[in-house]
Parts: sequence; structure tokens; C-alpha cells
Amino acid sequence: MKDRMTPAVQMTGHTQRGQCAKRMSILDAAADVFCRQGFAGASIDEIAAVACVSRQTIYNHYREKETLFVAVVEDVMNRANAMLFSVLSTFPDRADNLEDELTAFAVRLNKNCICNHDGKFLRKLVQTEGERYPHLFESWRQQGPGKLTTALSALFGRLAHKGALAIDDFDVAARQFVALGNADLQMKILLGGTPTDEELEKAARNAVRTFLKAYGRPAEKAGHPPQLAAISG
Amino acid sequence: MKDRMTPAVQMTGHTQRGQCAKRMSILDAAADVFCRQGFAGASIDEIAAVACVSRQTIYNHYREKETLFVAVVEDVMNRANAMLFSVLSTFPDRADNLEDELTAFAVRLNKNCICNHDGKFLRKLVQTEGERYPHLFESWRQQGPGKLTTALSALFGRLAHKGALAIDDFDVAARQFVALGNADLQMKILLGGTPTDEELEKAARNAVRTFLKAYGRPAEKAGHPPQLAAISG
DNA sequence: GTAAAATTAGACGCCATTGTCTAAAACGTC
DNA sequence: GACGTTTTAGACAATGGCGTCTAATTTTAC
Repeated sequence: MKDRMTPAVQMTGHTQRGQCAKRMSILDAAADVFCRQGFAGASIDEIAAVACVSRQTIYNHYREKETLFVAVVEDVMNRANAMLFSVLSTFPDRADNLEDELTAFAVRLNKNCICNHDGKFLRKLVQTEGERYPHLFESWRQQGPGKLTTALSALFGRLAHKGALAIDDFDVAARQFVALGNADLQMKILLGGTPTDEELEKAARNAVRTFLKAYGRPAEKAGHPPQLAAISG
Repeated sequence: MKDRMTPAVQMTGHTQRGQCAKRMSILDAAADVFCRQGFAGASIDEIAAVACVSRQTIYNHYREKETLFVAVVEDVMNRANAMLFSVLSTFPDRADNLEDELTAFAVRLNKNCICNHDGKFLRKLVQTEGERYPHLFESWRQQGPGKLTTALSALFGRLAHKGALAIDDFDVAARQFVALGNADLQMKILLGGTPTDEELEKAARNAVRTFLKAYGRPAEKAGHPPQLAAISG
């Protein structure tokens, strides 16, 4: 029942560095094996082998397989949420060179939140074990994709307010932005592959072009940024 | 080694009706259990129970668990492919009322190919077992989404040739059409849910509106279909 | 009705895995 | 060097699933 989140506080100061390293090693190995084999197919022995740890040590930290699984999911969810927040903070808020800026943002989003290790893990596990652990993945649904589209919706609203975009429904536009960004990567993503940097760049470019053809202002489309940011900022 | 695909031919005529019914019952039950539990988590006993069939009967038809799994996947893939072909044949080839026709087509595509039983099964299984059976799902990749975007690409090309659309890259447009169509359904799809008819309709409407804002001809956007179909037809 | 084929229930051996237990070893602190 | 904690390797029982086998029962064709 100890709090897993406290890194090096409130303990007697005995051997928390070693313990913490073991815990992280176990969590990483378990994420790897759970992701490849699923919950039922993953064996504690394999996790122990990957983590270079005795099986007993795993049972020492996490009482049973299910406890370990829940801890792994929460750990990955926290990392993924932090990364999502970090990427969202780089959303362009000026209207100059909107196509390039949105393209770069789409690349960051896809690379660091959707096509990365944690993103693949969560998507896969949500599909395989989502029905078995509803409350666990309900929170992911709300804090992951839910938060993404909500935040993007607000950010697009800011851009539209500055006159850079002509959007009628911000929520729809946010979801479509994400969907367009993944359009060219869907197949590779489904199979578990990781797109190359060139593929990421091209996919984002195609997505943003279409997105701006649909939602860009005429001045933007012709390549004349209206420079409204200086006025409203 | 008998050919599973021949329904009632080339056998001695003994008891193929009962056998065929059993086979289908087993395949359906196995698809259900494999989809819920994954390959490792599915037990033959549960499949037998769901199929209302003795366990020995399963081993009689399919030598081992893996044989059954492969047969299930191939069966579902065949059904899904037939359905996809059928839906693709309803793609609008006239330019009148393009928005409504494309919307109705998107609804059909999502409802019958992507959000239906078989679509969810294949997507889920591709993610969970795709790495373990590469050749099996490689053919799905090529005949499923691959064939979908290829065919859609050609169909959009035909529409563009008639002057109804202004598309520079047909492949990209096809992938984006599919992606936009799923944009509003992604969350529900990931969790395994089935969208309602209203949700399907609204999602398709949003998708086609944006798609036509990006690729529609100006005349189309203003609601003046150019009536070129009569000339080129 | 009869014979052949298919199906069924149940038991069985086998193996992998889970989770516990124990004694020995390693580690860190004093 | 002593001590407490953690880790380790291995043994252990218990469970459950896979695949086989057999004998009894049902279905089907003729």
C-alpha cells in the first residue's frame, strides 16, 4: 500500500535508491512483456528475466500479477500524460507561417504522443484489456484522447479568434486535425511499426495542407499571413 | 487438410449439413472468445461451451488451437472482404448532390466495414496477435485497408475526372476520406463500443463537409452541380 | 433396421504458470 | 565486523489448460 509515486521521500533513507531502480526496471520490463504478450500471455518469469530480477522480488513489490499490471498501466499513463501536456504547450499561437508551424506541431504530436513507445502500449492495452478493467481505461479515455481534443479545440479557438482560421466547430476541427495527422500512418500504426522521420514529416504535411484548405483563411491560403497577432496580442 | 471453403460440394454427401452447421457454430464462438480474451486467454473449453459443442468435436475439426485460430481469422477476413467489396460498389459515380451521396457512402462504409462485428474483430486481433502471425495479417493489411484506399483512390479519380472534385493526390485524398470519416468515432471504436445511427450520420456529415471544403470544386461548394456526368457518361 | 460416421462426456497425462516458502547470499549502514 | 533489509535461487503445491483416448450415444444415409 505504499505510495508508488514518491521517488525518494518519507522513507527511512535505508536503501531506496536500489529499490527504486528495481521498481523501475520491473515496471519497464513488465510494460514490454505485457505489451507484446497481453495480460494472459505474459508470464511473471519472463518479466523477471527481462528485468534481470528474481521472480520473488516482483511478488515482493507487487502482491500479484494483476497488481503489477495496474501499476504498469498507471505508470505509462502518467508518462504519456506528461508528454502530451508538454507537446500541447508547443502549439503555435502566432499566425505567421501557420502551415509550417502546424506541420511541425503535428510531427511532434505524432512522434512523441501517438507513435512512441507509451502511445503504442496504451492503445494496444486499451484494446486488449479495456473491457476487463473499465475504470482503469476510462480514466485514460478521459485524460488521454479526451483531454487532447479538448485542449486542441481551445487552441484552435485561439487561432481562429486571431483571424488565422475559419472554424465553425472547434471540437470537430480538433478531432479532424488529429485524424488527418494519422491518416497516412494508420496502417503502420496498427501493425505496431514505427514510422520514419520522413514519413512523419510527409504525413503531417499532407494533413496540414488539407486542414488549411478546409479551415484556412483565404489570405492564408494564398500565402499572405494577415499579421493579426500583433494587434490582438 | 480438407478445403474449408467448399460449402456442400465434392463430399460423399454423407453428413455435410450437420458438419457445416457445427463448423460455423464453432467458428462464430471461437471468433467471439478469441476477440474477447485474445489467443492466449481463450480456452477451448469456453469456445466449446459458447458453441454448444463438445470439446472433442473442436479437436476433430481443427487439429489444435492454432489451426482453429487461423481458420477463424481467414473466415472473418473473407466475410469482411466481401462486405467491403459490396460497399465499395455503391460509391457514387454521379456528381449530383455529391455531399449527400458521399455522406451516405461514408455511413455505409463505417457501419458495415469498420464499426461492425468483423471490423472490430480484425482490428483487435491485428493489434494483439499481428506480430505473432505476420503472414496472416500481412494479407489482411494488403487486402483490407490497402485494397480500401487503392479502390477509393480510383473512385475519387473518376469523380475528379468528371469535374466534381479538385484532387491533386488521389491516394492521400482516399486515406484522408477514411480518416475524416472515423475522426468522431475513434474513441468509441477504440473502447470497442458501437456508435448509434445518429452518431454515424453526424460523423459522416462532418467528415464529408470538411472533405468537400478541401477538395470540392467552387461550383459544388456553392451548391451548383456542374452536370458533367451526362457529357462524359 | 442397420451400418457408418459424427458427437458427446469424461477421464487422463502433460506441461506451464501462479503464488508461497525457505535458506543462502548480497547490500548498505553503523 | 555486526546487523537488518533486500534480493536471490530453487523447491513446492495448486491450478488450469491443452491435447489424447475411450466408451457410449446420437445422427445420418441407405
